[in-house]
Amino acid sequence: MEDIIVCEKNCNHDEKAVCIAKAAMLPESDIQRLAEMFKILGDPTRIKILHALTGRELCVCDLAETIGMGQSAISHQLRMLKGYRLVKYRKEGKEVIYSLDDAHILGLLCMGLDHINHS
Amino acid sequence: MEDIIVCEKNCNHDEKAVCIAKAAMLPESDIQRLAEMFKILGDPTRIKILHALTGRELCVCDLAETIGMGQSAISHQLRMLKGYRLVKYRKEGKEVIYSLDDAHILGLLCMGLDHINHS
DNA sequence: CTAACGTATGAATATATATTCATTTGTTTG
DNA sequence: CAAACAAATGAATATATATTCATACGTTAG
Repeated sequence: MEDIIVCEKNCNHDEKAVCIAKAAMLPESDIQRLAEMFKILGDPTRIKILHALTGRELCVCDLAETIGMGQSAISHQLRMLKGYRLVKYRKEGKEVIYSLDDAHILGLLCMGLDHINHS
Repeated sequence: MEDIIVCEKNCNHDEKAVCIAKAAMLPESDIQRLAEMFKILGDPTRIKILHALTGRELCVCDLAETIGMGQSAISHQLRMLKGYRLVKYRKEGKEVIYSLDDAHILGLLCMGLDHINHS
């Protein structure tokens, strides 16, 4: 149940529209987290990484080779993906082998694919 | 059916891993469009706009008032959302009234909300 | 122990992005 | 027609972002 926020300032047009819209607003924290999450998916390199890791695990250098980018760039992005718990890793000798941590996010990726293919 | 791409350069480790991963790669154009789409959702202001427009239509200045930002900022973002066919508009006198164009994208928004709430 | 390898990281750079400000356009009203 | 209002726009600014380069760290092999 949300609190009803009342307009402090009257708008020129339909006051109610703004009041209702304001009352329906999501909490700022939700907005921020939502945007943050989509922003992570909003980068080609990160999508490539996540997609490359679906159904298989890969070390950093194989990821770089697969995607066709420098090791450093991949490593930087993995750091970010790790921070958001989208990938996890295990060490094996010198290698660090990454895999998906959050399978849930794949649902979003697939839905996104559906979307771009149906329009 | 996708063509199988064969590694030109042998990697030091498991050659097959890279070959398979490469073969499974999405086309670059799909990647770009996916990232583009998520990037649009990856901004708090745009999420606020899209959310404010769910179930109601609003003119630019009411949107600005609702969201608590300048008219110009909102207008710039609407331009972008319009470009990606996420919002549409109709003119009524001096006002330009925006509404959602692509209901499909709301599914993504909701899924995103689910995601941040279940983790 | 030293060299080689895989990875991580910080700094630097280039680029993209969002917002503000000032101004313009278009419409309505007095 | 002039004034008022809503919206759009371009330029400027501030900020965020991705990538590269150089280097450091940790592990393994010789």
